[in-house]
Amino acid sequence: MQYDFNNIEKKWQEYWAKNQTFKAKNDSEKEKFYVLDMFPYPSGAGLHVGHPLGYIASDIYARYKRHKGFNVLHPMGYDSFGLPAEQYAIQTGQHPADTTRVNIEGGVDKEGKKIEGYRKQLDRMGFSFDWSREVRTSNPNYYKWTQWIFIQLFNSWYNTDADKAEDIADLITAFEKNGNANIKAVCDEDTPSFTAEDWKAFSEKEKQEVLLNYRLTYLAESEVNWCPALGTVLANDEIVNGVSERGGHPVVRKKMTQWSMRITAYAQRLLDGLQKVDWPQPLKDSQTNWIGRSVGAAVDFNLKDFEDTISVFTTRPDTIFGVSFMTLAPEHELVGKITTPEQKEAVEAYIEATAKRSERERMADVKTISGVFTGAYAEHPFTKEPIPVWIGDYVLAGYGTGAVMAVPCGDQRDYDFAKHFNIDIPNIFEGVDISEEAFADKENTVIANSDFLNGLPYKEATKKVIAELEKLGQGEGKVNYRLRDAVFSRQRYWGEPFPVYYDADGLPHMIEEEHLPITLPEVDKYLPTETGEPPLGNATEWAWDTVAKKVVENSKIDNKTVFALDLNTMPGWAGSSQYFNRYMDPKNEQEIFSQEAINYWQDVDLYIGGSEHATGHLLYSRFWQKFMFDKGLVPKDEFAKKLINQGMITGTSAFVYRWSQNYLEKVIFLSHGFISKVVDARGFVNDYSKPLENLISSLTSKPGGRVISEANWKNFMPLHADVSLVNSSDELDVEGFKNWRPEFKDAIFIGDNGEIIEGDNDKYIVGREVEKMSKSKYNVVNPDAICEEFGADSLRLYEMFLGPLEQSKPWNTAGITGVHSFLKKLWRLYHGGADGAFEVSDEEPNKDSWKTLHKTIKKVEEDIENFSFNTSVSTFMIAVNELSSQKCASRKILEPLIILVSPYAPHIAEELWEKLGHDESISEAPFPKFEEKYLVESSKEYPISFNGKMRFKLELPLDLSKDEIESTVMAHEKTQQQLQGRTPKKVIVVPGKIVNIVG
RNA sequence: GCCUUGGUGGCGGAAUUGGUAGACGCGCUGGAUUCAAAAUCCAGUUCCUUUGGAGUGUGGGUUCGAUUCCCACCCAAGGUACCA
Repeated sequence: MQYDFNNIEKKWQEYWAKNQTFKAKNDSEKEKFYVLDMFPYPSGAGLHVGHPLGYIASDIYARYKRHKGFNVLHPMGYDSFGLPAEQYAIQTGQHPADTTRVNIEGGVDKEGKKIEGYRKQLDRMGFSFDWSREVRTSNPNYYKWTQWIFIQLFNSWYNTDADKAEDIADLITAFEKNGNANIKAVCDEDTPSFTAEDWKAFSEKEKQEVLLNYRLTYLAESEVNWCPALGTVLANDEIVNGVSERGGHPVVRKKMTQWSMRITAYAQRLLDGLQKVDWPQPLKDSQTNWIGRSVGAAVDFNLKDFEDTISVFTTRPDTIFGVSFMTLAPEHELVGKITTPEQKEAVEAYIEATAKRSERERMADVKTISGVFTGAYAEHPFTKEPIPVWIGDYVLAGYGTGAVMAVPCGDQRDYDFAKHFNIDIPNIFEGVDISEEAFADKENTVIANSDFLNGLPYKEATKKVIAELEKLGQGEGKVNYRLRDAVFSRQRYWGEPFPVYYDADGLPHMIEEEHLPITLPEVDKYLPTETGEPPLGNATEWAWDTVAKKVVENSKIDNKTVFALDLNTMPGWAGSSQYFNRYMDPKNEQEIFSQEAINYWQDVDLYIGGSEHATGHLLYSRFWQKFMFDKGLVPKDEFAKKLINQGMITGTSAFVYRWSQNYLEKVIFLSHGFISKVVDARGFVNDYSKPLENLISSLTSKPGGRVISEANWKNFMPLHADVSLVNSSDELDVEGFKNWRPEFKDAIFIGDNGEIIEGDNDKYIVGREVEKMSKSKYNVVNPDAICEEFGADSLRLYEMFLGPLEQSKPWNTAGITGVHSFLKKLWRLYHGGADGAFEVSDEEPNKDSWKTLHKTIKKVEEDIENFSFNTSVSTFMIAVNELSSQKCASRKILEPLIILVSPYAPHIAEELWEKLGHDESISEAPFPKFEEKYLVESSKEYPISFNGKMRFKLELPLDLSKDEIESTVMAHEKTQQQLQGRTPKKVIVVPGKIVNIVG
């Protein structure tokens, strides 16, 4: 009987769906295990083979855990709000909700394009997802809870004394009693101080404004990159050289009132929490760097002739007597004010030049030193000496205060700046030469020339100077974080609407929880309005009636009982910041999730996803989780115990090379190999129309006289060829290519030896290059096609077999035949009967078969625990090869073997399991138990090395002593042959391992 | 610049604690089977000047022994904030 994978896979996928095999219960005698994938954004392009890599790995792990007796939660859903759907809506006028549904469920879009749909594609790969728990972030019954969390954040403040988020009502009570003098909270810098009496005297508007300084989500003016032409705000990396990446429109910095999330309140806890999660170190490093904690002091420098002060943050307050200038970021707010008339022109020119440079550019360029003196002077807090104030683009406005106290003797950048501009470099270090470079070694610092700090090391000097600064009222010790509050408003249509309306004073009010969700209004176009308002400004029914408690027409707005709703929507990361908890109880309409559900599942045990989410999704999710923990909603303040980053699968593009300097009427493609020969031979190309044969010969030989150029790769333009037209030997299907690109219908193809390709006998070999998998590079490989041709089990095995999960690796469809023929061999192992009929015996297996089985159990179990899935596929191949040659057909071997294979290739496993006589799914069959006794050996084939190089092998009993081994080896003829009469200096014997003879 | 990851045959990769470098698979070569092809099976396949020798990005070091540990460097990919 043949291995009929198409029918087998269909049969079991239907079986799993019908029997709800993978539906997880929220209570069980078994221990729980939660395996989570980062859910996909359902794009119209569908899945390619790179997408399921992580899903296959997590599925193997989830299935393995079921075999190990766990109650496994393995859900899947869609992160279905997002920009591509909105762009598509703008272009085609289709509602993003419709296109999104088609992308998930399949169907035909307005253009008549058939879309398979993510769900079908995923189902085809045999994943053990519990689809009854599916969530879609763009469904109102899901985003109801995203809005709900937003309201909870609005109604909370961060109490630094308690080090947790608390109810805003408690803060109001405290204000009524004592004002805000004794409140320790994370709040805006410019929060005024007031007494209880002040508070009581405030108007409602004033009170609300004060409270916004404390709320965990708050309205603030933030600067954004505004692109008037696109009517939208752009991210830093959407801007290239000061203009938008799309369309090249000018971008201006604009202040906008937007919602912000006070993530900075959690900076320290986000940092500390990294200690207790098992996440990849590079990912932890990037979060640590993103949070950017540094300890030092805030120092205020008074300005000469101005009331203002320049605030700086420094990690080296101990070096304050070494300050010889200050540098402000060119964007610093004081620059315009303090620049003297003489310097004005130079400063303005410099600012203009800086504005054209991106932050990345300013950061990466350490060689160019630039800056301009403002003409102004600050005053040293202790010596009262004047300090010149410069501007320089090595200081970034976005970090700290945007100003630096420059200590050239202790900081290399300040040193280089001072040298370049001939600024004084006072030495304040004892016994250190600073004539060549700055001295930045904190540990070996002894301060000198510094008044009251003389003779002190770094730590004591820092302590002392902070105390002195505090006395002067010009500074204090401070911990600074790079982390900024996160802007939470987007001027887009396809996102969660805010449950917020604005009163006549422009103050925000939350809609009561019981009226959620506030669903997205219909609009007739998805672009910003003509007045520059976000797309929701196009809605005619987008006002909140506080009496009727519903969304009503805009015309009813009276600012008494009917108010305007927020026109912004939430960002992409809103919906993904708590979905892992919602999966635990996804249909609950009363609560975000029940306490029973969250207390049972607790947290994610294994999370698999891409490293590109290191500082976005994964940081915001941790923030929301900590907030929910403070509110007593979740039992764990970190949502995922272990995290694995899967690498990218890159595509192997295929190229044909068009000769750009031929003057024949026909297009000529030369093979990669032939061009190499021509270039290596330094062949010449001439420009005369000749019969084709002459033309080819002129490529390789120098034609007398009329030479125009030496052959060069630049003469041959590479064009992508669709990878589906190339076989496993890199041979192009020439006819297929001509049909695919009709403009090349008459093209001539020249093979590796300069032959013109005609018919099937000659081969055009394409060039290969590894690139990101993308439609435009024609290197996308569709998993459906692979499933069709080789089956889902082959696809699953092959994706794992490609290499280590975490590394990026190129896809090459040709190699899949290896794992496919492995599955066929596996099938034959169970079908040794006449005409390939199913047949297993009840005979006792021989010793070798037991050994093969148990070493396989051991290795596969270790591999899965270490997420080394590629090596277990090899192990299966070795096992099947060995069992085949042992002619093993014993049930005692073949039954446990198929359980081992089952997490990787579940369809074939179910089929064989059924044939073995089981009427229940294999999915919960207990994982075979490894027994050491089958691997015990009595002898070992020792490698015999000479000076560390293995020269021959010798089979010896394992119970020989060291001396016995040595004498046996030394007496061996091959040893004498190697030594050629020499006497060895030394013989190293490691019993059970190796023998090494030195000399 | 800085941080992170990586560099092993023609290709993907293996070598889990310092102990046989190249497992397993692809590709390639030869053979069997076949009218032929597909499929399947068997043998070979790191390189070289082959009774031997060299070899895991480069150059050093530690060691009886290094892909593995240490130092310096080169290259590639990803990230990034001159962090004061």
